This record gives sequence, structure tokens and C-alpha cells, in this order.
Amino acid sequence: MEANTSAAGSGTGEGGRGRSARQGKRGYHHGDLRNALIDAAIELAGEGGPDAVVLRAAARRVGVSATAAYRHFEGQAELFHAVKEYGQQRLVECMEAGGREIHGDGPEAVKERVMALGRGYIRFALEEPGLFRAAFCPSFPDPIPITEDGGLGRIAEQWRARSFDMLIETLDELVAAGMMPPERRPGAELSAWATVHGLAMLLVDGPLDTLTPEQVHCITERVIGDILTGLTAP
Amino acid sequence: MEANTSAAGSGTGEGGRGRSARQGKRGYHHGDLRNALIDAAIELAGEGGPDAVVLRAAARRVGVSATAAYRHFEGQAELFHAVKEYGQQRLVECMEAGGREIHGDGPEAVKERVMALGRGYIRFALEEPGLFRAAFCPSFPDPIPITEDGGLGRIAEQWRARSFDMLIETLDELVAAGMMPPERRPGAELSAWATVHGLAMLLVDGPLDTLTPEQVHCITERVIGDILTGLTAP
DNA sequence: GATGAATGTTGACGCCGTAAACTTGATAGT
DNA sequence: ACTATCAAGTTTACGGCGTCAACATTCATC
Repeated sequence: MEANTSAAGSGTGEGGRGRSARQGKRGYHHGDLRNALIDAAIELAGEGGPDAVVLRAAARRVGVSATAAYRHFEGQAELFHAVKEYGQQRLVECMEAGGREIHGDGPEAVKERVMALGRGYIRFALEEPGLFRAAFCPSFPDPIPITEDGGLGRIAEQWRARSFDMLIETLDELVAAGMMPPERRPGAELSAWATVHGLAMLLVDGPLDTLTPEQVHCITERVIGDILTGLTAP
Repeated sequence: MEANTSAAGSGTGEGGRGRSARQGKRGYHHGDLRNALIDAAIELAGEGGPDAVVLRAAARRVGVSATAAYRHFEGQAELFHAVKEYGQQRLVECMEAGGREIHGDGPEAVKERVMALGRGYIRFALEEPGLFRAAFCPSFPDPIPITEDGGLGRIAEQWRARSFDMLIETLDELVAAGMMPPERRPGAELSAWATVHGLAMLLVDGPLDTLTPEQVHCITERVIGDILTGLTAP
């Protein structure tokens, strides 16, 4: 269950993004055009970033007329939204892959697990810059981010579920392990998220996009370490 | 001297972005079309973000044919670049405005000054989201970001001069005031920058774009405080 | 005052997103 | 089995975009 989400609407909801169609195109009717278009759009985003998610190009890739897409999407925005969701999902997978490598409940293990989440985030941004950028493009739905919770609030269910359960859990473990004062826990996920997200943005989009891999590694360790230090300070 | 930069090329270099033309359009020849187009493009970015920086729209606003722009820019990309530079400049001004309000060399004053820079950054992002986004869009020139300097390196002259001298100086003051161990100084500007930049991005683009002003304020203080704690930890 | 370089204009091209009207083919009811 | 229906494709068309080539106007300068 790491599969599809079948965005909104009329979806038959089936494919696990990767190879999608139940059958290649067989004549006039395609069989799974919606997913085929999403896959093509994902490819485009991977190659050229959000601006490359061009409806006509996706249709061309699938071998179908441009307007065929309108039987499955309201328009380009909805197609793009599907790409965005896919990017978010891949990001989460990358974080989880990092976090899962660190076992144990000891203070150091938990700390190391927080670092690993951050490294996963950065790794995804660098390996799939186009998808990463797409995942954080402003687009119509997706609001409803915060819900009060003591002082600062936490990310709302919607986003949490898809993206940051693991970060939140791991920060909770940090408290449980005695590495973070409980009163400083609320809102900590935002500091961690902002820091890692900002680094990723600067590395991908920003003025840090020409670093050597060693520099990137060095900087990543430093930045993640700094915010973790701040969060775990007495 | 807070004025223009007159991007590349054939510029007559004059106007301090704001009201530009030496004279309104007087017939066939405009007089200062380059700057007028830049101003229009800046307006567009302010209203609709980077994607709204449309060459034809800028020309329309100035009251000139679309292709007239090609006498002053290589194409849309160069026009956009001018907008980007303007956005960066405005961001710096906003940071400086924040930093200048805090006087004194004492440890607390310096710390407070670092906070003020971060607040200025966030304030600009929220007040001018379109320009802020444009300022960090990937675009052709602008690379050359880092220069080795001991372990991590600092932002290269080019960027530094325009954007982060003040941050760098203030972090140096932090060391001088005994608030930061000197050995942890190199690279600290990246942690600070990444954190604040990430927060700004999440607030502007990302899933945190529907917060109340109080929530924003609260979160900002928290996030900036956390990274500062991390940087000044023994 | 003629003339050439700057500057602006028109027209055209191919790409984009999207709407309307038409075509194809699978399917359900008789 | 025949046919009506309707979802899923197609073609055509529109306006907006970036850009190019060719033409027009004005400014400066000899």
C-alpha cells in the first residue's frame, strides 16, 4: 500500500503509479487514460519542473489528442494537482526510507532518526528537483493547514497524514527519551520542517544550486544539526 | 543609494524604481521604455507572482506594442530577471530595516538583532508574496554561490554583497559578544538563512498559507528562536 | 536638411489552455 | 440480434503567449 491516490472525481482508481494502464492503448479507447496522463505529467515535471507540466505535452506523450484530457480532468490545474500529490507522496516515502534505517529508542538513536528524516527530505529534493518543486507549488486545493493545540498548533490532519506523521512521532519520541523539554514540544515540527525545507529550496531553486556533493553533505549535516540542537536545548 | 541596478546590457541606468521615466510617453518614442517595462513587470509580479510576469502584459500596461520590448531585453527571461533582482533588493531592504531598529553591542542586543533580520525577511515574504516568490525563482544567471572558507564556505561575494552582508556581520557580532563559539561560526549563516527562508516559503507558497496573523507571529518567533538557540548553544 | 542608427509597429508563426461540435465504439434493453 | 445511448475519443477554432522578420518613425549628427 504505497500506491495511488486517484485524485478527485470520476476515477476508476486503480493503478499504482509506475506502469499504469490495464492495457496499452487499444485503438480508439485507451482504457486508462487518466492515469496514463498523470504518469506522463509526472515525467514532465521530473524532467522540467512544474512549468513543464503542460497538458498538451502530456497528451502528446500518451498519443492522444489534447482535448481528450478534458474527459478526465477539469483542466490543466487538476492534472498538475495530481502531480503535486504524487510528489508529496514520494517525498514522504523518501523521509520514511531514511527514518526506518535507524532503530532503537535510546536518546542518541532517536536523535539520529530525526536527522535521518531530514536527510531523506534533502535527498529527495536533490534527486528529484522537478517533482520536489512541483510538490510545493501553490495550487488551488490543499489549504487547511493548522489546528490549534495549546500554543502553536500542529499541522492539520490532512497534511499530517500524508506528509508528516513520521516527523511528529519522532519528535514525540525525542520528548519521551528525555531529549526535549515537553513544554517546548508544541510547534517543534514547524521549526524542523522549515529548516529542512528552506535548505532544500536553497539547494534546488536558490543560490546554492551549484555546490559539490561534498559541500551539500557537509552543509546538510550542519544545518540539520543546528536546528536539532536548538530543539533539544534545555 | 537604495536605487536601481540597471541589470545587464544596454542600460542607460538611471531610474530608482518607483516612478521611472524621465518623461511620460511622448508620441512614438517613449523615452525610458526599459525601466517602464521593468516597473510594469514588477507590478505584475506583485499582483500575481512569477507566472504573471508576462512580456505582452507589461508592454500592454506601458501602452506599447509587445515586440517593442525586444529593443531593450533579449526576451522574457531577461525582463523576469530584472524583476527578480528587484525583489532581492527589496528583501534586503526589509531585513535591514528590521536590523537597524536594534541598537547596542551587548549580547542580548545582538541576539535581538539577529531575530530582527529574520522578522524582516518574513515580513517581506508576507507583505509581498509575489515579489518574494519571484526573487527565488530559478533563472539563468545568478549562479556562483559558494566560496571555500575553512570548512563550509560562505556565500559568494556576488550574492553576499546584495543580500546577506548584514546577516553575516550580525552573526560575527554574535561571536564577538561571546554568544556563539567561534568554531561554530563558519556556515552558521546558512542555517539561519535556510530556517527563515523555509518558514517564509511554507507561509507563502506552502501549506501554511492560511494562518491568522497571530499564528504567523507566534510561529515566526518560535522558529527563529529555535535556530538561534541552536546556533548559540555551547 | 539629408541620413543612419535607435526605437516602435505590424504581421506572422507555433505553442499553450480551453470550448463546442462531431465520431466511435462498448453496452444495455428489447 | 438490433439498436439507442452514452462515455470516451477527435477535429476545429479561439484568444493569449513568446518570438522573429519586415517595415515605419524619430533623433542625432554631419
